[in-house]
Amino acid sequence: MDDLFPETRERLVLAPGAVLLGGFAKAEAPALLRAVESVAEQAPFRQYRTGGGRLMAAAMTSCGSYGWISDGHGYRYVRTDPLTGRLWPVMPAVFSILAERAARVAGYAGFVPQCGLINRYEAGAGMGLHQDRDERNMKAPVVSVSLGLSAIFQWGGARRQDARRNVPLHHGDVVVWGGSSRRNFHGILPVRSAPAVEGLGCRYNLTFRVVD
DNA sequence: AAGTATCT
DNA sequence: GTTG
Repeated sequence: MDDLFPETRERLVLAPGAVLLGGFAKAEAPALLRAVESVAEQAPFRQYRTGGGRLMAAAMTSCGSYGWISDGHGYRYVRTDPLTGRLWPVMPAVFSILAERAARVAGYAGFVPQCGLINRYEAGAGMGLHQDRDERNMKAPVVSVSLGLSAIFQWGGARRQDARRNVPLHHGDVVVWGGSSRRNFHGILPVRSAPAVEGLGCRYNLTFRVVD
């Protein structure tokens, strides 16, 4: 429960292989948001169900050569959007360039994301503690970009019962995790409603992954 | 009690 | 093995 203050957030190592880059994407934020809109026009936000059949609180869409979905076959990556029947929108260059830069700064050179998953959290929405393990490729890191409303990121360990650290994520923050922390548990506490940030009344989280 | 699937 |  150690909250971190802005002045300590420049570059914070969360675990071996995991780092928070405070404000890393702030300059590109307006362009990233325009790209989010463009993706959403081609592949609308929708809510999937959890393994237990409950509606997930966050609305999602994807871009790139793979998109993440949840359906009767489980959580998986597919090449076409089940909602439109078309390929996922091309990943905007501003996404892939930022993701590559962030990964490189975090120690993962040569990161070429195959999936850009966009999660939209309205006030009250969160995501329970989980591992990212639907990717066949576990060598590449996960790159996560926060935009809009702030949220508390729960950063855990390799086991569900491991201690968690509450890390506030703000507009423009980037978290990269890979190596021995690639499968660490993590989640997002319900987003608290707050005044819009740079005109945004919700939180977007962009996560970039190599799938295979 | 609940819509998964699965890995070295 | 997990979630509410």
